[in-house]
Amino acid sequence: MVADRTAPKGAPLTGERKKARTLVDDAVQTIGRDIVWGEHSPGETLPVEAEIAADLGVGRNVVREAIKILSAKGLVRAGRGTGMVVLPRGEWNYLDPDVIQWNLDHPELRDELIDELSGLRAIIEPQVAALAATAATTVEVLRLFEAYELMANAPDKFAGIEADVLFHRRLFEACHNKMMLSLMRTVFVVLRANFDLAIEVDFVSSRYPDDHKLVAEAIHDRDPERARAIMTALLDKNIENLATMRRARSRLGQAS
Amino acid sequence: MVADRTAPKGAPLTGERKKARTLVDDAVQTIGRDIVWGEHSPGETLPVEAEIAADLGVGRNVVREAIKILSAKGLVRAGRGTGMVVLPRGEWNYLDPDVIQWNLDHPELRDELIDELSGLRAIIEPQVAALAATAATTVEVLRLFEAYELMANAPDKFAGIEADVLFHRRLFEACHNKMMLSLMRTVFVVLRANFDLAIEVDFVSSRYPDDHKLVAEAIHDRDPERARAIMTALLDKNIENLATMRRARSRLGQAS
DNA sequence: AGGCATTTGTGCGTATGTATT
DNA sequence: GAATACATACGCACAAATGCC
Repeated sequence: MVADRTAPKGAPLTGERKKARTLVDDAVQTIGRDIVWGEHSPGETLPVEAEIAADLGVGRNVVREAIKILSAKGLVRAGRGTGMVVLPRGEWNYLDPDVIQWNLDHPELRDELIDELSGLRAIIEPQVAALAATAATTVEVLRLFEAYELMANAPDKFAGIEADVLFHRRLFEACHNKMMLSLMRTVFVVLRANFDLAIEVDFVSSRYPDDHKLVAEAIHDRDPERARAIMTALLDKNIENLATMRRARSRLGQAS
Repeated sequence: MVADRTAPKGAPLTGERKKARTLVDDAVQTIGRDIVWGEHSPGETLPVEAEIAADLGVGRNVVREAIKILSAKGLVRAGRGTGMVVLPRGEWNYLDPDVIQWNLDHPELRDELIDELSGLRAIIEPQVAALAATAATTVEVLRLFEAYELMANAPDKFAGIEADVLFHRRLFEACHNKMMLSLMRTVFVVLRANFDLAIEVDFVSSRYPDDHKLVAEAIHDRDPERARAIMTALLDKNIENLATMRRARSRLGQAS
């Protein structure tokens, strides 16, 4: 079984997902989530196209195109006569925002993935800050301060979060490296997940405008080592707060 | 036009590409390469499905499934009625091995991408080495030395390159981080591209078994800072040799 | 080894949403 | 604003390849 896909086209879809743009997108989400959640283990073969199509109430072509997308994400490999086999987790593209999101959506996979993504941030972002200190243009430095001002003067927590994300986005952009931009999109998935958790437990001081200002100043002063050190400290605080927020969530009795 | 795809179904395809497993895979390569190479600029809409299908001598379904894969790589977005538009380069997934390979295959895009990927390595791998110094198991450390031995005692340059790649692979695996494993696959594309260039210009000392040994020893001693420093030095040498190899290639009169 | 059932690969017709006249 | 042209979205039928008996 491929999960209980109900929700025909006219249904309200109350809260489950905002809008399923096409049947293929919806099938990608359903099948992909089932795989990531372990409904189909690596090495197993998925049900045949026709069966999945019948389960989802769509045509076989929708399933095929969804599988093609999932194969691009490294989750499955299809072969004529051999069926569609789930690849081992090591082959999955864990940098793909969808794959990450499907992990975050699972209550048991979520925390481990956030830890690993926090580890990724700890590896990447200090170097990003250091690189920005040498590569950023004057305009980009100003834009960093601008984002900081937005963060410091945010009227509410949501605006503060947006400004926070904006700050980090501009930091990555200052690297002038295409691969860093792609990595940024991956990092932002967990960044927003952290914010969601912060909002859930009402943890207001999960942002550090002062540290952000210090990072911007270090970059303005063209001091890579200082930028790296401050960013490292900022991420360390982030990890600490993550533990605090998790304890708060536990006390709330983890709801859905 | 989408390039001169001939090769009907029965044709031998002698050498053009090693194996075109399916028509969809072939279409992905053709269309993807055309987009990356600038045959279709960002913002433009691709020819309609039927036209591409006719150009490639395939059915529309093949084109559709290829487009789905390319959309998963962030190159295009398809919309009913709006056509298939090429997304701006900033949206492309530059961590995808195919996207990287298409860049490497273009003589003018190649060098810039190698530079950026070398920059990515410079950001990632020193931290990977440092992380491995704290996270690697005893067995993994032994495996690192084993890879070094293979590299030092390689009977020919090809075996040495394989051992070199193996060393870095085991380094990444010692991080115990799924995202790092995905990043590794990206990094390896350019690693092998560097080796191809080294072979092309017969640059034999492009590997540094001694430095690799020092990295392994630092990890064995659980000394993250030393591991990071040596890896940084190793990558610096790599970048220097890259410049040397490019000059050698220029002297050879850059052939195809 | 050969035939057969099964499964994905491929081609084309129809439905539906989008933009333009 | 409604009709219309057009492009993708979707579904069905056939072909080819793999594995099993």
